[in-house]
Amino acid sequence: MTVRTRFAPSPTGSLHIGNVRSGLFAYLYARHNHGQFIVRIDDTDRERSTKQSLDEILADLKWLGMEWNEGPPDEAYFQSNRVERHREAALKLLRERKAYPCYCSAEELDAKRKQAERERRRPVYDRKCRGLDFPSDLALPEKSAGRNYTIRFAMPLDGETLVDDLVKGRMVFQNSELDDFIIVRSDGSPIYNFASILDDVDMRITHIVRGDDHVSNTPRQMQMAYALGFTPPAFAHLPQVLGPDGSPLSKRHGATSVIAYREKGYFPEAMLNYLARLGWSHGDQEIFSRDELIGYFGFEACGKSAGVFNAEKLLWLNFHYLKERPIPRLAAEIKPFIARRGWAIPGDDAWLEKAVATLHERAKTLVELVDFASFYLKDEIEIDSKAAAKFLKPEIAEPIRALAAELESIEGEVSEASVQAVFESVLARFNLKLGQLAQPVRVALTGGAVSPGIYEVIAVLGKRRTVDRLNAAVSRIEQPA
RNA sequence: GGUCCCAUCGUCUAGUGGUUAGGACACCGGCCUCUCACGUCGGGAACGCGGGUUCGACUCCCGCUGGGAUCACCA
Repeated sequence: MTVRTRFAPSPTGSLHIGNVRSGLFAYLYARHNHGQFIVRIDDTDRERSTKQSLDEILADLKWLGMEWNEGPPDEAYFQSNRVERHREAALKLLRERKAYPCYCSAEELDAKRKQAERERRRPVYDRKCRGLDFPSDLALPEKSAGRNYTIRFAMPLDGETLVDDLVKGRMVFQNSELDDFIIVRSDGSPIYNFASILDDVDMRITHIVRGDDHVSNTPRQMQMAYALGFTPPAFAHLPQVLGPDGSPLSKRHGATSVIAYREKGYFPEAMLNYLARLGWSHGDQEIFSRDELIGYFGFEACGKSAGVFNAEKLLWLNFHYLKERPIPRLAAEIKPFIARRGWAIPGDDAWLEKAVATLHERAKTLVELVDFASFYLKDEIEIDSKAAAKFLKPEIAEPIRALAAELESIEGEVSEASVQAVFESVLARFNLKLGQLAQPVRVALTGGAVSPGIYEVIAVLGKRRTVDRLNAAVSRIEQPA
């Protein structure tokens, strides 16, 4: 049997780190077994579902390379288009008396629930309407037709439901603990729990991979599958992803969506690698390509306990992939990030590559790379006042002037070697150590006390811009603003 | 509260009855050095507690404690 897994996001917001990890594991499991990965859009909540978040989620999945075999834009994979099928299945259950109408009002149920809580009893439905007789041709609810009742699933009253979870192992639930939950609302719309398992069996999903916040739904869904005459799929419930404080990851923990990291200049390789290692391992290996992930993945190597999202490790991984990136590729990838700042690139591709080459072991993300490259890209550099106070002192004005003059006299464009020669000459003339001249020059050229090697910086900046900035620094020293 | 799940360094984890309990991120220190990084070398850091089982428990069993999930006409 071919493995078929699915990822079923709700388009009600950005794709979340914890969510997408479940999707990733489903994807990896399918690919590992040469099976199929299906994306289904669970958009039954019409109020909160938006086209925008749908597009964003799909873009995130594509960015991560989690390509799907079946799914959007095919309309059949939108849950909202399957309402008739859900209602048909509910009607079948009703006809077979495996489901029944419930006439209790929402207010009544609410009151009972509150009272149960007050009395510290289990807040479950008391099955008040279960014994009621109802006509064998009873129709499904429909408010406009005045059929203002809900349909409840008639859960087996005894026996137990076994869940042999691929991650958690065997879990046993007493059916008596399961309640007769609603499957069709009084407005006629199906409830998620019902629609979801129906869609899964209809789509011939073999393994449901999802977060373990769904475990308690599992025995109910299995019972529904049985009632409908299906064999339920296998289940793999992955532990939750937590924030640094140990509570479930949420917006208040800062960046928790895929798109946030995409915009911060992270690579999909890093995100994939990080997500996979959160709750799954393969010995001591830390770095995995997508193919390795697919080759090694299995639920037996998944942990059972919740994991804390560690943004620093993600950053480190991103740094790793950034260092590995070929320079031309990095240079191409950084362009949109530069454009987003509204900056022009003062040179051709070869020049950009030279600039990027000096930075690629310092920046951890593409956004950081642009930050670091700002003094290459813009001429209006801002001189850090502390750095200026420390290094741009009167006694260094003369050596800088000399350096500028010697650079100016070089025929054609400067190179790292020619710059070094000039430095050595000036150093000897003024009896200075390299650090004594390099730091002031660094401040003059970059605005700060930290940058790539000073010869590299000058070689990238070029003779004209270097000399101009050196002269500007000399003026600044001699006539402080 | 009922039900279910979980428990190795701060974090992600390896471990499957006998190990100096390993790796990675982070942290600290040395080296390299024109600054900062990179790199490199080194360091500190964990088996929640209590009972069993066993010649021997991080590993198996029980209890406790502590965390978490879930109990909607949400998904």
